[in-house]
Amino acid sequence: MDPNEISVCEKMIMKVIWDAEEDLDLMTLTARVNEEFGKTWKIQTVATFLTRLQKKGFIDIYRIGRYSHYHPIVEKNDFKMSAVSENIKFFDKGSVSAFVCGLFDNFKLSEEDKEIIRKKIDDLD
Amino acid sequence: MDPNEISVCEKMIMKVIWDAEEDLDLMTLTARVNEEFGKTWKIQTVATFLTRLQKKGFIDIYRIGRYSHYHPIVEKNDFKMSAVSENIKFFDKGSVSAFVCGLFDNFKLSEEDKEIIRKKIDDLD
DNA sequence: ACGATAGTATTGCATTTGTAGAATGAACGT
DNA sequence: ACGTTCATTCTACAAATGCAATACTATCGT
Repeated sequence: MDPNEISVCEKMIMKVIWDAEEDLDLMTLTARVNEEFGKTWKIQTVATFLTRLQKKGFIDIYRIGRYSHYHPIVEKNDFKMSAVSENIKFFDKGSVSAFVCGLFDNFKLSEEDKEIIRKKIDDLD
Repeated sequence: MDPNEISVCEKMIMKVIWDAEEDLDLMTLTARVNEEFGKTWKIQTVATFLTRLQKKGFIDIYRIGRYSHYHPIVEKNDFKMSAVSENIKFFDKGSVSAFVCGLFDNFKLSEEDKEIIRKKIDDLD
């Protein structure tokens, strides 16, 4: 599953679908996307993206009564890991530690963050 | 500088430009892109991408004798950080530690990697 | 059962992207 | 100085993307 198969707009739709507690209907979904990404998309615009996402195999569309619902097929974490792993390859020749250290040079970590990460490393395996 | 302004192909070109020791000419650049990304692009194809990258402000094109050379304006690290920071927002609500811990759950770290990262955290500030 | 209504899917269109042939322009040999 | 050659830019075109009006379909009230 190649993260490049999905377009910028489609990705925003996916985010809302992934982060929802349950499968949403079109109206709710449109409202949330517009809210979260500061868009003013019409319902039909979002419907177009949803149809395309279905064609690309990212979501399933099913109907309950008069409403359609949109269910993710691709898992958020799988998608994330494909995307990040591509970034690590692209920016740091595939070295996770180089990538992570690079982050630390650019994003200020709080003491709390540091502790969380230290602990995480110790607890691995 | 929005990492979404650049297309997939254009990004490959940028990688080769960024990773080169010096500004390359078109032929060399084409060869390296095709090599690194397993493409079979014609020289004119790459030239199109370069023109677009120039229009978008990612590179500068200058001439020495009969050859054009392509120089990055956007820095690799700036671009990387914009991209990664977008990912962190998108996938982990902006929490660097959550993002990093997520990586550790999915990519196996060698003992060496762990040590490098531990040291890095201790040396911050 | 039937028309009105509400919600979804289809079609349409401008722009961007992916790809390269044709046209242009500059340097080398003579 | 001049034509030839070779690198670059321009033009072209199909496919994908961003956006929405229109068409379609299913439910609700009567």
